[in-house]
Amino acid sequence: MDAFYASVEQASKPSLRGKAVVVGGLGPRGVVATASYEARVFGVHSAMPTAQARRLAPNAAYLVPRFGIYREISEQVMALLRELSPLVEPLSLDEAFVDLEAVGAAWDEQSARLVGTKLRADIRAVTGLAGSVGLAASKMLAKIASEQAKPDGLVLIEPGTERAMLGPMPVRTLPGVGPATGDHLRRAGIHTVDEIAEAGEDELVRLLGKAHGHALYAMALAHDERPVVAEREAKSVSVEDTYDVDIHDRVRVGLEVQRLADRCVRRLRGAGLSGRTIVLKVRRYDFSTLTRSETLRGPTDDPAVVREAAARLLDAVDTTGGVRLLGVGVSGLADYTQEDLFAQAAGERGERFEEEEDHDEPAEERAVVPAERRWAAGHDVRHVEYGHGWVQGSGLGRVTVRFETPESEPGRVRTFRVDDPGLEAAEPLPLVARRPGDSGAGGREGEGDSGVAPAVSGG
DNA sequence: TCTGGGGTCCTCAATCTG
DNA sequence: TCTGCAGATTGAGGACCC
Repeated sequence: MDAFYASVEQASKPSLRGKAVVVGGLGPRGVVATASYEARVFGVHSAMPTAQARRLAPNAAYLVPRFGIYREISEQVMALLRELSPLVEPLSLDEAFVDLEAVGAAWDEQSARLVGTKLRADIRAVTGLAGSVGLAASKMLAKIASEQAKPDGLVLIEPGTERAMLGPMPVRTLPGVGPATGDHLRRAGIHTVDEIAEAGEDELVRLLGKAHGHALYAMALAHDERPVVAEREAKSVSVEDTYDVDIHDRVRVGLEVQRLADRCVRRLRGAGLSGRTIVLKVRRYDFSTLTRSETLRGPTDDPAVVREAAARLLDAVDTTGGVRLLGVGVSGLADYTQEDLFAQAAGERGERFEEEEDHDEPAEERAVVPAERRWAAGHDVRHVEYGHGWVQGSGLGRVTVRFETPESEPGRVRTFRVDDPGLEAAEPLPLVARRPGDSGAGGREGEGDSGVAPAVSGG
């Protein structure tokens, strides 16, 4: 689903359909998560600093992500994919591989096209959104096909045509070739996939190292035997915050690290996991990033233990000059704890750790919430008199709301005081009205791309 | 103008273990 | 007991992806 978040927002908010929409962090250090196609015309794209996007597209709608509804819609789409085959490998909220061949869901070009076409129709019926489908004999090719299919299309790569198709493409087309590897290859005079194949495996290993060199050479020959793997287990859990302004105060840095450790453990416990290795991440004022880690004797999900390890790691880091980001992570995961016996003792130590929900907003910010955060742009609200709407903007003690729903005409805008008693936060509405008997909530997305691999056999 | 958040995998060097 | 070596583990950093 390319432009997934932006497409959900346009489907949710009739007044934004056909308009430039940018979803991402709206603070001074925010970046764009997704730009609608209308916004891309102005040169806005994901990973761009939001400040730069505002200069390029000052009249676009700037919204904060609503992960709850994205997740709901993602689950609806994944459920449709699982109806095709139990072998579904999600890559993110908006992308997944499906193995059609292993379960006989498709066996030739025609049957694969039929499956893909029906899937796109089903996605539209259930979510109201368009999805793109790439059909090919391997994951790499299905992924490339789905990129070509965007927006709102279906592309099938016929067996036997793969190398001819890949050959003239730029090296960056291949998954795993980012800016650094792309530069590396360019300096070696390698610009296209064909030139990777011509360079030979030994040369690529020399240039890029063993794993990357072998993998890239195989991909250039259109060889990709990686299976579709459903059920991947998480390897690490981490949380991090970038601060609007660098933190210089060492005491404050310490407190932030403790808070992040607590948040990380909350997530860890939420997933029923524990871990052995504690990682502290620090990005300094000059954007240089360092990590420090410590491996414990056994896995833990004890907040006090993680807090203490993170604090020890911080002791070894020079933060003079200020830090812009802090993060705490846990890896070496296990679904059990060796410290269960000590949990009670920890409780008796008077450990204060509430198993609260993992709020997006850090606890202390919820206490004194500025209007811009309490009424985040794009989030849902309900007014006693005017009904359901969404926050268009807030500040200076006022919040501006547009009253409309996915099913309505573009709505009217009204402004209230931020503490208006008639106004409250609301849950997102489904994009597609629920029919009697439906179980899931409705609605979601942009153009979904489902890499469907391998769809075609024999060739 | 600056450059998020949550992950994965790889590489390399140092250290530990048998 | 010392030495040499191989392999595993640990810690740090980098690249990449959505």
